Amino acid sequence: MVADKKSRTKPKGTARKRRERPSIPELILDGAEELFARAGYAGTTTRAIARRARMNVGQLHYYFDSKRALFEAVVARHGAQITDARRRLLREAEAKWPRGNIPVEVLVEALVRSLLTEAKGSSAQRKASMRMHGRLHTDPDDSAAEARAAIYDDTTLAYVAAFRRALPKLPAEVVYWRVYFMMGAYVWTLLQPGRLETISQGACDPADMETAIQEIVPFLRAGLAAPAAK
Amino acid sequence: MVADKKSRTKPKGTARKRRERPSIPELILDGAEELFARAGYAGTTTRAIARRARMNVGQLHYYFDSKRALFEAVVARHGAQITDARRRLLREAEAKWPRGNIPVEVLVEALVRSLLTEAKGSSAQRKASMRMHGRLHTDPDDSAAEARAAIYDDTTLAYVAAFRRALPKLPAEVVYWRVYFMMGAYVWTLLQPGRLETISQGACDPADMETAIQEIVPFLRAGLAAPAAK
DNA sequence: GTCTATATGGGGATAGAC
DNA sequence: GTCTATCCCCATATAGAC
Repeated sequence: MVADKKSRTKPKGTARKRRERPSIPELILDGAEELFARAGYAGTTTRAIARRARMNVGQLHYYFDSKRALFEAVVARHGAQITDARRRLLREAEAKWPRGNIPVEVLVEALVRSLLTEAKGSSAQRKASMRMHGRLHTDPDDSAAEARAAIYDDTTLAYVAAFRRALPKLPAEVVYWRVYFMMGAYVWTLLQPGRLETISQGACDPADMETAIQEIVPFLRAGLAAPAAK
Repeated sequence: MVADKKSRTKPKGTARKRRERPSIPELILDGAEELFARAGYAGTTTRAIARRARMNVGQLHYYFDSKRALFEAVVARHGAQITDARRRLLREAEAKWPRGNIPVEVLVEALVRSLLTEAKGSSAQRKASMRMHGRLHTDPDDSAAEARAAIYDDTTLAYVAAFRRALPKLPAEVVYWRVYFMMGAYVWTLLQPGRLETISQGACDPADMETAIQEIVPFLRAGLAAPAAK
């Protein structure tokens, strides 16, 4: 995030108004997001970010104090949207099924759609944001692990509790394992689009997120609701 | 792999005999494997590898020409074991169910067990090897993508064909998507053990690979065999 | 074969001119 | 606010003493 001392001269922060030309910090965040999405934290250099945003390294450190701070700003910018959507969808589902047993597929779709659906606007930037958040889930760097936990852990635990209520016949441990496997499946969808092309010999389009959601929801629903192993 | 010109003075290559003290190239590979597993290709330095193996950087470049060559050697060392096991298990299954429709759970278990079961010996090194191969599947570096494709793509396609035969009622595209999701789920198991502890608040042990396999096979079987979406 | 010293380049970060 | 030059460190890789 832009340092506080600077927000006096730039009170709007990084919020981008419709049709307005993106501010400089936003341009930096845009470029950084694409590069972090592609190469992860360790594989991305501040110089490359500056080049892509057509800035110089001085500006990067003027608007964001350090590479790490820039990374955190990139993650935070759209991370809140994702968890906000997840919390809202969970609240709505709880209102609609007040007994607590929300259908499993409703929970799955809420989780998946809130993460994958940003591509809808189909602007390249929104795709980069999605891939960045996918990358965040497996990036081995400590910066990534900390940013991820800060943003996602609360909401994740709320969904775990909801899945336990939705699957009352399964032992808690089984639900935990399955929720865990589920995360891997949908994160993977953002990380390795090329693998689907390899598997299908080009017959399936990994960029088609609406189909991805349509396919993954019944897959995960069936896996989550399967009878427990003997 | 050790360069050819050197194999004259060291004809055994890197093969380690039972009870024999590991050779120097093996010690380097061991250390490199652990560090690549933890931090990925870009996040690992040759200096750190040398330090961990109690070598100096000169030795690293003597036995392996470059960081990239060392990485490829690390990947190749146990990668062949995994794909060999997969090919063998597939051949055995095809012999046992000659009509071609192998039960889905047999295919799933073959894929998963060949990747996850290396922990069985429970030596720390075998665990590192597993995590390395998990990391290989999502590492954004080109070195990793190329090494991965070279080792895994053939076998993966053979399993895709087997899954298509095992699920004759499903459209091919649906099978492709589901095989793709499956890969994400089992690779994730190697990459993010900590997430299971978060989800289960410590109730499940991600290091317990036998339980992981027992849980993931019915989960994936049910997902793969679910009726196609309308 | 081993190890130190070093070459060469690139990294993040900053000082200071404009 | 912008941009360049530069600091200082660490990266990979190699030369050459032992």
